[in-house]
Order: sequence, then C-alpha cells, then structure tokens
Amino acid sequence: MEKQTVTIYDVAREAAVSMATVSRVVNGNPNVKPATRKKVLAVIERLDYRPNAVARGLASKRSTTVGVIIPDVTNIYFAALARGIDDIAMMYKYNIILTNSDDAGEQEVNVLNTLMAKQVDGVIFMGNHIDDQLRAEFKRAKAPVVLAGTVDPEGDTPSVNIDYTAAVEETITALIKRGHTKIALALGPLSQSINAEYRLAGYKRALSKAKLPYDDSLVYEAGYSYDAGTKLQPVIADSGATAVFVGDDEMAAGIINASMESGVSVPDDLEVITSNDTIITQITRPAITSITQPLYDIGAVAMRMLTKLMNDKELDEKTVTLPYGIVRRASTKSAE
Amino acid sequence: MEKQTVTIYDVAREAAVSMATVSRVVNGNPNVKPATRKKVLAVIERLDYRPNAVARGLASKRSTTVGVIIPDVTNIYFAALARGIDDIAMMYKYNIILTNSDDAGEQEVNVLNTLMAKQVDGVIFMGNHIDDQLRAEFKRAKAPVVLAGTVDPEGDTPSVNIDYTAAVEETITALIKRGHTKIALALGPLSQSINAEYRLAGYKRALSKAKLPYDDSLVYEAGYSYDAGTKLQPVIADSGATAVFVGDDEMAAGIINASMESGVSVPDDLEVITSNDTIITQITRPAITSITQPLYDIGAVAMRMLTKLMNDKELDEKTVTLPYGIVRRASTKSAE
DNA sequence: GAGTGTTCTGTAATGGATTACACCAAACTG
DNA sequence: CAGTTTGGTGTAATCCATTACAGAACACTC
Repeated sequence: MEKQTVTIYDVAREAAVSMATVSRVVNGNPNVKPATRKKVLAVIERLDYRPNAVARGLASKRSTTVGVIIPDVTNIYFAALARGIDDIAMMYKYNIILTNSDDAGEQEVNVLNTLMAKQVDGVIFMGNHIDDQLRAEFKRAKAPVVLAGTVDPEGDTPSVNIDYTAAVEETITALIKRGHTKIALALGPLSQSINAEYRLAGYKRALSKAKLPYDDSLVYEAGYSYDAGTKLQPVIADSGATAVFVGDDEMAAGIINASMESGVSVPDDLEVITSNDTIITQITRPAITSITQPLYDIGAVAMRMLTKLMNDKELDEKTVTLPYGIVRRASTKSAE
Repeated sequence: MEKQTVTIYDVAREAAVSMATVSRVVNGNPNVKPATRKKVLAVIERLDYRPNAVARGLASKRSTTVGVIIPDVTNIYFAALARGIDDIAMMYKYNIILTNSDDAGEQEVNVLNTLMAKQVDGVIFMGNHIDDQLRAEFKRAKAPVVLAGTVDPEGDTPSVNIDYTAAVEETITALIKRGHTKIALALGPLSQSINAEYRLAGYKRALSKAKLPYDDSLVYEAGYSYDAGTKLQPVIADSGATAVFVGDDEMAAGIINASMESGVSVPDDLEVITSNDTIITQITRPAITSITQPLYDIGAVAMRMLTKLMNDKELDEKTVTLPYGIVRRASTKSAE
C-alpha cells in the first residue's frame, strides 16, 4: 500500500484554480482574492497537502537548509554551539544538515562538497584548524560560510569567537599577580591556530608584560580528553609549576583528579584554570575556575550572520568577537 | 560575480553524448563503453561538474537524507547516539538533518512534518516519551521511522534499546544483597515510559523478589540536571535511604557532590548508582558506579535498521535489545 | 463610455536530474 | 546468413514546484 503523494496539481484541480494560484496561497502572496484563498485552503486541508520541499528547492534555487560541519557532536563545547545554531536556524525556518568531520582536513573537504551538492544555502563551520585547501574550498563554494568558535588567522571568512588571546593573558596575569612564576600551559595540538597563535600568544604577552622569562618546557601539547589530563599531570608536577592553564575542560578534570590523588593539592600546590566553562567545571572537586564563553550565543550569532549573507545583505562586522568572562571556583585561590 | 552552475547538459554537450549517458557514468551504470566513460569523466573533471542533489532527489524520489529528531544535542547521552547514527549514515552515503525537539510533543510533530516535507528517506527518533499523536504521525509518515534509545511500550515502531527493567532490577538486587533495605529511586518525570514503565518496574521486581515492601515515598521525580541532583540530595538524606539509584548521570553527580559537602559520605552513608556511564561518572569523586550502555552502538544499530527499511528489506527483529553491563566504581561498596 | 489602473488568475517555461523505452550496432546462435 | 541477444546510446517524459508574463475582470476617473 503505497502512500500516494498529493501534489499542487491535485489541489489546483480540486479547487478549480490554477497551480499558480495554489502556489500563491501556500506562499502567502497577497494577490489572491480572499474567497479564492479560502477555497484553496479548504482543499489543502481536505487533501492534507504538503508542499514538496525538494521540488520547491529545485524551482526556487533555495533549499532552506544549511550545512553544519562539526568536529564531533559528543564534544560538549561544539554541541553547545550547535544548539545555538539550530535554534536560530529554526527561528528563520532553516533546517540543519549536521556532519561530523573529526577535525580531519580531507573529511572536511568531502563533507563541504556533499553539502554543496545538496544545495545548502549556507554553511557553518566549526573546527580546530583551517588550512589553505579548506580556505580555497570556502572561496569556491557558491554558498556563504561562517566560522563558529573557530579562528582563521587569515580572516577572510566571517567568524564568531571570543578574544582567546586576551582571555588567556588576563588569567595568566592574575596568576602572576598572585605570585606565581612558574605557570604551565596545557594545550591541545600546537598545529591548531587557536593554541599556537592565540592562547600561546596571550600567555607570552602576560609573561613579557610581567618581565618573566618564557620557558617553552612549561608548554604541553596534549589531547582534548580526560585521560590526556591524567597522563599529563605527573609531568606538570615534575616541572615545578605552581599553576596551570588548561585548554580543555575534560583535560583539566583529568589533571585535577590525578593531582588530588597523587597528593598534589589543588589549589594549594597547583592552581588550575580552564577554558570552556562546561558542566564539567562544576562537577569536579575542587570545581574549576574557568574562562566563560557565551557558547550558545557564538552559535546563535554565527547563524544570524549566515542568514544575512544568505539574503545578500552586508555584514556589519565580518569578525565578531563576543565578550568572555572568568568565573572563580575552588581550583584557584582568591585574590588577595 | 555569480558562480554559474555546470549542469549535466553542459557535460553532455562538451562530451558529445546525451545526458542519459552522463547520468549513467555518474551513477556507475555498467552499460557504458569504457571509452565513452573515460571521455565523459574527463569532461566532468574539466568542467568541475557536481550533480545537483536536489534535482536528483526530485527525479529519483530519494533524497539520501534522513531526519534525526533529538531532544537536545547538548545532552551527552543523546549526543553519543547521534554520533553513532551519523557515522553509519555516512557509511551508507546518507546525510543527517538534525533537529532539537526539547522533548516537546508539539514540536516533535512539527519537526516530523517538516522532515517529511523535505522528503527524507527515513527518520530516527530519540525522545523520552511517545504519545498517541506521535504514534499516529509515525504511521502516517511515508518514510520509515526507527526509535533509538527510546522506548515505546506499544512496540509498533522498530526500536533499539537496552533492557532498562532488567538493568535496574540487577543493580537493585545487588544493593539488597549487600544489606540495603531502604533504597531510593531518583528518576526523571514519571510521565515518561522509560521511568514509569521500565525502571520503576525493575525496582519493584527486585524488591518483591527479595520480599521487601515497596514504599513510594522513596521514589523521586526530578529533572535531568546537576542542579536537580543537588536539590534532591537533602530530601534523600532525610528519607533514611542508604542507597540510591539515579536515572541520569548529571543528577547523580549533583547528588554525590551535595552529599559529600553536607557530610553524608558516599558510599559509606549512601551508595549511588547511575544509568548512562557518560564521562561524568569518571570525573566525580567518588566516581560513580553505573549501568553501561553501548550508546554509540544503539545509534549505529538504529541507523543500520533504518537503511534496511529504506531499501524495503525485512527486519530480523523489530525490537532490538542490546546488552548492558555494570561498572563498579567508588560510589558503591564492593560486594562481600 | 472610453481610458487607465489595480487586482486577480492562468499559461507555460524553467530548474537539473532520472529513467522507461526505443533504437541501432555488434556479437552470438544454429 | 537470417534470427536472436546483448551492449551501448539517445529521446523524451517525468518529478513538483516557482515565477515571468500575459490577460481577464473590475473599479475608478473624467
């Protein structure tokens, strides 16, 4: 028992009008006599007609769908952005095609191409690194692209972020003011601009302003995971650092738990500050002081920008920087 | 500078063949002379032709897109399922339209309708409750629906789950064996079948098998959040319960932290067991004993079932039950 | 009542593929 | 070598809407 589809033709026939008129009614075109509109709506109701979005997309060249490329939905940070994106998309009647890229360049390019083949009206890209090939694809794409929570030092592509450099500088400066001189930096891969070109820069700037020497043996490159944190902790302990800035909340949780369990007290022996203020920062004991980011808003603003671009409007600013904050929790000592 | 699109027509003209032949080449139809195929592929390469998936979808009546309805992507549990879904979907060359429903019935129906309008070839539904209206929509839909991590007591719709009742029964029985007689149950809304009809049943069964009385004042209905847990903790403490089974990991984390901070020691004064084995269970101190679920696989298997249905194949079993486990962590005492 | 606008509706082209069917040529059969 | 397959290719209908354009109906003006 195939369920046959009701088309605009069927409605037109039943309502004794042309399909153009039905189309007008469906799309809310005001040039329809109220009586006709009513008649058509009645038939639509009776036949339970739903316009076919694919046919509509072909005819109108707009799919009312946007592509979202995300490294991994199970990553709380990116999932929060995705939620902001989807909410705003829904508000503007767009749907989201979501695909995981695992941060792999080749996969990202592939995904972008399938998205373009599906005629998405725009793309929101989240990732940790943008290389030349990807940048080239963005340019080649016939739909606009906006980066969310993702930096591109080249700055061609519109993007929404916080000022990572300033945030790190501020936290490191606060640590220095409290007397720390050996501050470790636990980051993800330094191949990613956010680490190598933003966070590290903030760290260096804070040191240099305080006239402290930069010691690259205090900078650690690890994975974005709890286990990476537990493994890194003894190394940090050996380094003699009395404070550490961590680039990922799960990693920070690993460092904290491993510290406490090996007799290194947080915050007395080691102060810990992390980056993303996810729920994890509230769950550890001690809870973790963190940079706060308006995650949901980063996604939401990115989507808002994309809707403008999709409607050929100008952007007020291409590179949006949202405000960050810092929440003090128990993993750092209070300022004197 | 509009980027003009290359169509199958352009390729046909340049390669001096008909569009049908180009279509055959693109779709890997074997009835094409190797020489012709090569010639066409060269032109495709030269013109950088990409088939328009929308046009293809209209003509072939298959969009190679499936809809995924999720309560909230930022929920780790569902996000893990979504990841499994997407990976398998990608393996079968499908894309995912993901939409958040916030578990709201009306929204779920809306979303389902837009998905059908977009001509998705199938739908994976995740949610906490399925009411009659939703069930009716599933039936009405012209594309197959599979439930992932979502129970429907009616059992009409194919689904993938673990045996929640048995899992709860097993954990409660273990607690009873260790001597507990007052065991609390902290669940999400009892309006949801998974709580009211599965977990609660397992709890009751364990009690009755042990000939312990059922006391509904030990059953708590709360939200799926950390704060809900911290708020619930004093109530549990007052009840005199010496163990608690929790339906959500964040809630469990809240209960644990609030307990420890109010001088109720976990596991000495209160043993805690939770349900989803997310990363949170490893981060709390004590870490939380949990039922383990193959989250990724639940999503993956659901998607595999859906691909079968989309290709009009029969399902081996309509209601798939994957195995669960139990990991002991520090929030429970070891068995004697 | 002719002229001029509006408002409303219909006709038909269009979007970019898939695919049933027809056809011709080459290969095979007996 | 006529007859039948098989392989390779093209023609044209089809999918279901949008939309430019044309035209009809009606109201209004002088």
